[in-house]
Amino acid sequence: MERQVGGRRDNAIQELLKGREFTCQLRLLLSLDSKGGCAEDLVGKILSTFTHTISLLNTTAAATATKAESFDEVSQLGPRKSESSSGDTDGNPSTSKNDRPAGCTKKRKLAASRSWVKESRTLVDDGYAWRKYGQKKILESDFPRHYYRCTHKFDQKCPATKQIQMLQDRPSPLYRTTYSAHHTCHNNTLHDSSSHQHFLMDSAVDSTTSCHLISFNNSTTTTTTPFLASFSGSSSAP
DNA sequence: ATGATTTGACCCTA
DNA sequence: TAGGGTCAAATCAT
Repeated sequence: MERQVGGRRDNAIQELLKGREFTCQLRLLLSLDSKGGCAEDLVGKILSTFTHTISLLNTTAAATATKAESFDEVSQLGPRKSESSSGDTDGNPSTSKNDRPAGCTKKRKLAASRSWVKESRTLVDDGYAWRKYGQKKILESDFPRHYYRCTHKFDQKCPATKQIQMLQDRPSPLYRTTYSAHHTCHNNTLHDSSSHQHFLMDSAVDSTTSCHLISFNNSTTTTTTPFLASFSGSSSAP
């Protein structure tokens, strides 16, 4: 199903590439004729339309592809204003579910817009200490979504959270990790913020070659990071 | 004993 | 009202 859609998209891209090539040739002819810039301008616009459309299609394809990776706001580091309300609930353990501040709903919305996604064939130890706080069967996926927050959420009010979801397990596993908010904590177990940057940089390339990546499968987990270990055993929904 | 994970329930958004 | 995110008690691991 998804493969069919991907195949159609590839065909569309191929057709667009042809169209762009033809338009290039047309522009070359027009420039040789040197008959005014009007037609050439038009061809230029057509070309840019082709290029833009191809780019859009490639972006869409990348979102579901193995090495796909999109960063909405990667450049934004440090604490976020929108997370302030997180401290309302986090810093106040006595706050019950029933009297959550109204602002937390707004926070959820904002946090969602300030997130970035990474997809890879392996689960990544990003150097931070994560604590799992939930797992949910997602409607559109056969695999449950795992929810993690920073271990230092309470002691350092670190707002970072992430969600890990297996998109497929065959022929090879594919995971989508959605990060929300950046770490504001400092005493991370393995790395400092600079190595976190390194991780982000690494994730822009093929994640399977990243030095931070960890071999992962159902039988063996070569990591000491708790969240990876727990994820291995919980990929099957109850 | 302490900290992490599991899991059902609650709550909010669309 | 359904789906998704979070909470928190129960359970597990060290």
